[in-house]
Amino acid sequence: MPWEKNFDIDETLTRAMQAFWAHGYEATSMQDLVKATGVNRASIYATYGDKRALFLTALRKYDGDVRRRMLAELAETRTPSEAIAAVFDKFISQTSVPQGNWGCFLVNTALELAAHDGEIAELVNAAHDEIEAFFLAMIRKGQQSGDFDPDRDAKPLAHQALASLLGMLVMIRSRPKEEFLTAVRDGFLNSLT
Amino acid sequence: MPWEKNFDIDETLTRAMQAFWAHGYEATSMQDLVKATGVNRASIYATYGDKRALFLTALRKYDGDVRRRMLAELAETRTPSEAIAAVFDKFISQTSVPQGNWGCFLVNTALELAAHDGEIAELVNAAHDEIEAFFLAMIRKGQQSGDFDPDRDAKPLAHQALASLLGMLVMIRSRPKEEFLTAVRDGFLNSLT
DNA sequence: CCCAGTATGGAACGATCATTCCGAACAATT
DNA sequence: AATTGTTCGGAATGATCGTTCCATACTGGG
Repeated sequence: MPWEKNFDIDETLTRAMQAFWAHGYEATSMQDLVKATGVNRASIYATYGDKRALFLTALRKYDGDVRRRMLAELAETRTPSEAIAAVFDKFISQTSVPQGNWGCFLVNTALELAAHDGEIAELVNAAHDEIEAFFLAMIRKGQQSGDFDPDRDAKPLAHQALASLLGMLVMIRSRPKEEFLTAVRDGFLNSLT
Repeated sequence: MPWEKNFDIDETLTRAMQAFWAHGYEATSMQDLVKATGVNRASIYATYGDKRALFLTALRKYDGDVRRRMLAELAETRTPSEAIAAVFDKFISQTSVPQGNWGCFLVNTALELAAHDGEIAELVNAAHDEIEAFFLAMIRKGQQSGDFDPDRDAKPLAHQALASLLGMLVMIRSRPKEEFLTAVRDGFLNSLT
């Protein structure tokens, strides 16, 4: 009957996501979100619910739009070695962008909230499982094609791949220097051959 | 001239440290700290300064008492292989203690604050450098003694050791299951031989 | 053109935040 | 026993927190 929202629901969610991504849940106030999105308080509440609901929606959007899309894309268009390197590089390339060096939203959230919030822990763990499954698939593919040493057990290598990625994402937030980050990436890739 | 504080300054700092360690900076209120330490607000301010100063003091205490002590102890009393494994195990063994599974205070802080606080980033980075130096020393020692493959370049291995540890510490906060954590530890140790 | 009905902007809510202030409690020195 | 200097408990501060309410602005259907 009357009138649509005069802001873009998805674009606003993206901006809220970026605010949470950069500063975390506790350090991002509703006032910050109003400023970051340009949308009024009441409209945010009416559209997304309370702060925690908005955060969860933003986290799910990241999981779906950023993480899932990245893996799907890389699984198709690259060789195994390139695909694995590209996962690391997606985050390393953030480093050169002054306003976008926030690491991984899921990892930031894992440390801030997962220990005390079961629902968030589930989401984070499911994402980590899929990332590890991606690494496992790529490692096996590379072993079959002869790019990687086929005598190694792929499963523990996939575990290590995930741990190396998560470790690099910790470093990104405290010391976003390319040399440190690429060293982690190359260190793991070399261990595959 | 008259009268000493009737609470133990260091023990109180320990309790504040544990509160920050478990819940992070933003999620720990001064009220929480009063409850956790049993010391009055005014006394906390008079003794340690404001919240940020208390946090920094607690973080420095962790760095000195927990991290530094652990590395010094392990460097003396173990073989290289055992020493490296023991660093991982120190954190893995937290998992079975219901009230102590907080991961590493420095890593938790790295993700919450280091990206927006240079002073904290410096402290975190210095600690990471010393951990990596420990791994490097242990790897070289093990290569000389024949425990590890001496043909590998020790430096990137030390990088990977640190990344693996940090990655495991991310997992500890979202999925503190021993099987996942030991897999990371063993995965790295196997890559040394 | 008017009414129905939702979105908007901004004020207002109570709760909690970090921080400060103040009088009472206290031990050591005179 | 009186004085001194510090600590302690708790109330009080102003700011900010998340959340809600309400009058106003506005558009689509009658």
